[in-house]
Amino acid sequence: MARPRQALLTRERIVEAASALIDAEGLDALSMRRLATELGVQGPSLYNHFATKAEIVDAVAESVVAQVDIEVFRNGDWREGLRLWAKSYHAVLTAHPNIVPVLATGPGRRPAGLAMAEAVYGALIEAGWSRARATHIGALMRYLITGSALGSFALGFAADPELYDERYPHLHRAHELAAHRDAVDEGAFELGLDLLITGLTERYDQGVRR
Amino acid sequence: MARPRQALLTRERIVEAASALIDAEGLDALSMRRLATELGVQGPSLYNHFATKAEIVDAVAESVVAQVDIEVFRNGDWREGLRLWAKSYHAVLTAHPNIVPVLATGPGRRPAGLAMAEAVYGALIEAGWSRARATHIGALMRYLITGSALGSFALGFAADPELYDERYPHLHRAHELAAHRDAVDEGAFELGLDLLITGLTERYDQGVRR
DNA sequence: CGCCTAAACTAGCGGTGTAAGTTTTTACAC
DNA sequence: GTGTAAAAACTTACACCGCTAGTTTAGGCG
Repeated sequence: MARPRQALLTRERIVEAASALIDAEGLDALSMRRLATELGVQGPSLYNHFATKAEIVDAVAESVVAQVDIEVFRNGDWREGLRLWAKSYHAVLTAHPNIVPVLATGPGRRPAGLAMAEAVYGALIEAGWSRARATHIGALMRYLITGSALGSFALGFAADPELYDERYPHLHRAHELAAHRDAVDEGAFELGLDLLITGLTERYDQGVRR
Repeated sequence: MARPRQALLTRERIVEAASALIDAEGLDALSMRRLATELGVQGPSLYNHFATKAEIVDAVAESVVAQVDIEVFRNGDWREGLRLWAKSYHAVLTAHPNIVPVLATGPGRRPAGLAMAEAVYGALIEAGWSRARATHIGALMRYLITGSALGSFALGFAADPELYDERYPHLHRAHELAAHRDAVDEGAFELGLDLLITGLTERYDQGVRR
């Protein structure tokens, strides 16, 4: 087949297929040939639309980050803005867990990441936080959000109870974690969000803004 | 060459070389052939000592996590224990940033990770925190530590100032981040640690331990 | 001494990202 | 209308990847 009358591929279609493949089978399942097959095409044809595989993965990451709601900073209350943004970000990441390792690196290299940083940083600056503190707070929130999305804590424990009994007395019920995985992860995230925002509010109200 | 008079490889030597290679050139640089070359040997020889590449990477991860100081919980004060443990963990991860993505997944599958979880969880339980809360706190600390180690926030911004000026007014000085990268990341981590432990202390002192 | 295992080797399979060159279609300038 | 250039598919191929299989030889043990 030479050039078809109607182009078989578009950047959009490629990103959609890649995103679906990553969601369904993980990052490792994404190969150029596999992705091309999924699109009814030969592997190297993808290079007519993207220069490298990394560019495709980047575009997927971009499309995911773009789903985070940054309009929440509009109403002016920085604490409510932070909380709602964090929840939106968290929700997006838990909806697409397999792409999180990519998002965790280089937040300021993609447009959507820049727009997000701009929104968060801007809201904090306008609230009166110092430039340095605003940067810290933005980074800190990101640590919590990506950290929680990245490695589910509870998931990391084996389901075999025999393993724990002897050497790790306090963990003898740790195997139950797997069952309550979501609850544990959500609980920890909520706790962290509460502690951070409450703590920041206290400092803020006391006039300590740098 | 057949079997040599003195074995050329040991599991220990392999792990050391792999660790050094990962530290120096990143996870992607670690291939079986490359690692073997580094050890003066042909690629497949490594399979006499490890069944898969994943086992080697796991062993490297284990050796890194084992460096975290968990004796800090000995003195009995849970807050001081948490703080010192977090700092030790953080220091270890920043010393070996390239292995962090591996550590972030499956904390409870390797012995050193289990021992660490046991120490943290045990200290919190003995302090009087409920089982659920102890789990949350442990997970939360891990989010902060691995989140901060994983994606350096500041690193993610391009060094080219031209890029920001127009569309992201608040970020027009963001390119300076690269220069203060370490300071920003350290500041954010310290802030997070302070806020979390202060917040937990308040709840604890008020008797809210679940 | 003879046997078994350990620890190196070589050869090779199927898969990866990607470069190069080919073919045909479409769009556009003259 | 025709010639030309770009676009979008193709095939082929390269170097590398993790890993398997089979071979060779040294060391330790009965």
